Amino acid sequence: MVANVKTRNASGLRSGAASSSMDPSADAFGDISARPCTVRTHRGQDVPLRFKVSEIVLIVRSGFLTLQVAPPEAPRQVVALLFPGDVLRSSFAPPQAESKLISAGVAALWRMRWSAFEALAAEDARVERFFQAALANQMARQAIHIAALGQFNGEQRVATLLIELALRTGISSPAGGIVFDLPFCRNDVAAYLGLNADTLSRIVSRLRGNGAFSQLKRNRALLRDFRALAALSPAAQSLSEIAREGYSC
Amino acid sequence: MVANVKTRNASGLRSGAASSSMDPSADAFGDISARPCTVRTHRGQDVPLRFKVSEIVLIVRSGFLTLQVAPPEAPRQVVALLFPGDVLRSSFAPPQAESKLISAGVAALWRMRWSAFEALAAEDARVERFFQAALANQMARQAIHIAALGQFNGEQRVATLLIELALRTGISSPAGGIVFDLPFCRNDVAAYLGLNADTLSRIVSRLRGNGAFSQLKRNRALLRDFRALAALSPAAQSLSEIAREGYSC
DNA sequence: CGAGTTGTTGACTTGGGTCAATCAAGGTGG
DNA sequence: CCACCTTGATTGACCCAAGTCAACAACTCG
Repeated sequence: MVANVKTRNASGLRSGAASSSMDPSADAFGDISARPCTVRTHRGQDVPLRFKVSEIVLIVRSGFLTLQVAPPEAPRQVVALLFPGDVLRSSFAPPQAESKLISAGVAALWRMRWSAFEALAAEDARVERFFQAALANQMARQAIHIAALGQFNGEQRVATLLIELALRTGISSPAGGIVFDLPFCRNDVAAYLGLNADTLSRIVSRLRGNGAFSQLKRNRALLRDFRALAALSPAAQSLSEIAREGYSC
Repeated sequence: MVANVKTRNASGLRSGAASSSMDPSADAFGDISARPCTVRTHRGQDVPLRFKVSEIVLIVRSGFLTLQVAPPEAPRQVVALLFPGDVLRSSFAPPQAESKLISAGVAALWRMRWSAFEALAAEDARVERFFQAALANQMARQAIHIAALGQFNGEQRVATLLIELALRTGISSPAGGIVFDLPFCRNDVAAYLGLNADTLSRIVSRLRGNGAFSQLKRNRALLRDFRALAALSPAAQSLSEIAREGYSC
């Protein structure tokens, strides 16, 4: 379980120029990768979900984003975390709900009109495959997220997120344990987990006290014992399985 | 808002033999509708998500189903309610999480191997369009569900579900108000809303006390004042909008 | 009619929300 | 380099919505 953390990252899933030729969507797009328009974003930037009234698809190339909705009279909720390789069709965001796609840090996306993407997918089966595989992966993660929001207590939710991040961005440290990024600020994490920011802070402090994990810097964490944390999250098994599957078609 | 409840149902979205020639997926499938295998289910029946090890797609033709996950050591959560016209690819269900698709009452589905469906979609654009439109609709509803679980209190969640059901299955009653089905049992509703069954019962009683709605029989409800209930749910606007869009491509 | 399921209600407990004070971390500009 | 301000994170005190447990009522079905 722990072993494949390193493997996945060595294979180039992390962001950065050096890895772009090896990422899972590159094969699928092959030589037509010139077609989509590349969008580069910085921390906090709002990526428009419409482009001149037409519906679009976005494909995350690097970085992390959050898809948020803010129903009238209710606090905003982060519906999904988007990682490199994830896709988003603009009509996936509910209407009338102040949906926003927000970049958590520096990120790069591909953008295409949905109609153009449909045509592309129709002529190139690899594009279609990539899109469907990404969707299936995201739907499975979404289901786990729903179960976490509906049934897990605060500690279980936090543990679940930490495991997801460790599996996504973690690198086995030479000193033992897994070092991974915390690309989202406290408020975003709270909005994702359906918790109050204060409560989240308390839970994180408690976990740090237990020695379950330790924060190196503001955006960096060290996980000494993956299994101990996994024991706190009922979804650990599922997440490991999904991470292992990756985006293979 | 209330007006279109009747219109949508008159146009044949409800289940039943008489409406099958008018439902939104019929056009898309046209003359190839003989290909998929029809599965008929009764209340409580578990629809297998694999068919002889191969991945499948299911398309709901009539009736209602719930997609549930039960993470180890946590109560089950209903991830999504499936209505006629909805689709489900088996890989949308997370692995290692006891995912089950359960029929809420009598239902009929189409089942195909995913590989066969891919081929079909590649040769017939209407099939592809239908699938993508259904997915977009479901994703938008899923986002609202997540916001409800993360940010709404019990009353708001219940109001949100009642509105969704009224928009889906409601018929304007000659006596005024909207009559609609409650196709799910209390436990399923509680598992969908992330509430305890006891708490749910209390909330429903309170709403009935307020006169917000009244239960005619076990599986039938009357909604006298749609706007009053809509005022209780922050997602009412979004749901109405999604229902209006329907599955048009 | 009885057994089993499903729903309701009351009494009590608790996890997490709210509010407010405090602390730390970046900027920014002089 | 420091003084200042802003934003984000932490922590404590208090409170309430929802969970838990238990008793019971109301259907359903053999």
